[in-house]
Amino acid sequence: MENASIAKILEEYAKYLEINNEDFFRVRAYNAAVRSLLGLDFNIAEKLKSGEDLPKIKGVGKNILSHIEEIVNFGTFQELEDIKSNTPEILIVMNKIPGVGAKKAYKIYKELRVNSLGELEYACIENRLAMLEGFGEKSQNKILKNIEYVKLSMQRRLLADAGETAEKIRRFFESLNYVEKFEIAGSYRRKLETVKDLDLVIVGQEGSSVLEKISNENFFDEIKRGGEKLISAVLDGMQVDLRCFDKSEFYSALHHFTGSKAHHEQLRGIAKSKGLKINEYCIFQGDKRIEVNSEEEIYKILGLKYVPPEMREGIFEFRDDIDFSNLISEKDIKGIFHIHTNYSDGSMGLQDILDYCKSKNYKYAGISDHSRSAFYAGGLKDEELLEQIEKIDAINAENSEFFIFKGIESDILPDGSLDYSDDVLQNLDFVIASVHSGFNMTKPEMTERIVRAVNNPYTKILGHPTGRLLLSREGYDVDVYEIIRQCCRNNVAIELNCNPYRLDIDWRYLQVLVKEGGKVILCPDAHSKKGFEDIKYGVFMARKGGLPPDCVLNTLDKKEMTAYLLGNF
DNA sequence: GCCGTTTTCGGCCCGACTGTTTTCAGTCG
Repeated sequence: MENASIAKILEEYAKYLEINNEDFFRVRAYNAAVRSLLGLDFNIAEKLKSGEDLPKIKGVGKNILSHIEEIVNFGTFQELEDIKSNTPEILIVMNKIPGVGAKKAYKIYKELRVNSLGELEYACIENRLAMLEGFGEKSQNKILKNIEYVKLSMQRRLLADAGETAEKIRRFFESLNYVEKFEIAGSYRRKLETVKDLDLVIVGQEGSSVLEKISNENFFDEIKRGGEKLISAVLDGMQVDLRCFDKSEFYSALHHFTGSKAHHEQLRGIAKSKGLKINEYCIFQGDKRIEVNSEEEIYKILGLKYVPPEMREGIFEFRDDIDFSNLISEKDIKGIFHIHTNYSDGSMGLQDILDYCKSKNYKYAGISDHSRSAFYAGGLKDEELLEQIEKIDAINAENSEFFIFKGIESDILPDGSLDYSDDVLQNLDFVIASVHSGFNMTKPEMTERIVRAVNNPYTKILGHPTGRLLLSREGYDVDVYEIIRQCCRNNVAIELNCNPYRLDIDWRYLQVLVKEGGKVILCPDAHSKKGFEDIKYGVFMARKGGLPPDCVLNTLDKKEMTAYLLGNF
């Protein structure tokens, strides 16, 4: 069982504790343990089963550990099952309505005896909610409206989609002469793979009531009410929170609203232990206000290394074995692998790809169309692949300063074999092995299937290792730790697929891979010219996982990459 | 529920906004 699966179950328990109005610190203890589990670089279930001593895990004491043991053995634990069977589902559902927390949900349930959102809606229409103590007409209207949001699901969206709205906002704010400074903070700035809302930190020109002016600009689709320092607006169906600060407060505010909550909780604890207090305005030492002129300064004052926004998730950033100053960046990428051409379902020809890559100053490309089992994607038959190989050889012969590696994205067949005979495969420089069908296998079966493919001497890269599609499909059930170990053992690089829907392997696993001495390759899985641009999302994720350039395969130059593919690097 | 070089008990991060209430609890980020 994966640590993330255990974490998910503990997180669910925390949610149930919260909705049952249990001690706030108890809830927090569970959430802290969840973060701790996500940051581990060993598999707890395996350690427990092997009988080895489990190292001390921060935030996991006697109680939570016994829950974990139960989860590992039975997939759940008794207290969770008990609380679930004693907690009406509607409480959890109501808690999703903005403005309805644990206490209100409980009160509504107890007094109005509603069992579904529909019944709550009806109770609002009948004016019964407004009659409850602590509620009034305004609360009722707000809840009625927010039920709609829950129904339409003010859902999270992909980082790339949020980016379009964010850039629209950026362009608009740049055009406002009464806005002196602004930045988009929140999970968007942290480059989380999905984003719920956008948080803006704004400094207006002196004397201007900037939020009021913005409200009058007619830019947002809707302005919800707000105060002098905060207004909430809606654009493209996304909630946008705008917060206004004095110039001297900008970096404290930017830092604060970049989050994450988990990062700040830990940071404030550290501040407190040093006799400091940190909030969104500045840092205090007793009553003395310490001016802050950059985010770097904040960490310096706290005696910490600077943590880039991507890493502020409360998971890896307080470890001392990660060098935040040496994270991968886009300029380190020397070449691009996993490109589809018009031989299968891509839109570009070989020459287009060559021209594009040269214009971006890449030194090499790796072509890998779909394999013959992928009928739906026009997978290449043996003779088509051999023809493509010949064409690439001809192009390479004419180009001295750029090189195309010949490859294929081979389906991993249900028995773990690749899609072509060795006679065909031996003509290639590399194989990306990927699962594209037959997702409904048991975990041991799927793991064995992939392990077999990884052990095939022709496999050089494992494509999108879990097959997840963000916001629409969970990955297939597979032992990711075992897969990582096997890849490392066989010198197979693990793809971090940069398509915004995939971003697979999940960045939370990257430290495991680093510790095992493995390599990641950032691949856009490009089917068109635009697809190449997705590389940036992969770089964001790699940074979130704390990856240095030397763990990323496509930072190698052409000569090194050739040696690697030949097994000589 | 976890933690500890002042502590094995008593802490545990901080502030804005809202709505309902006459001084504050609940929610959110």
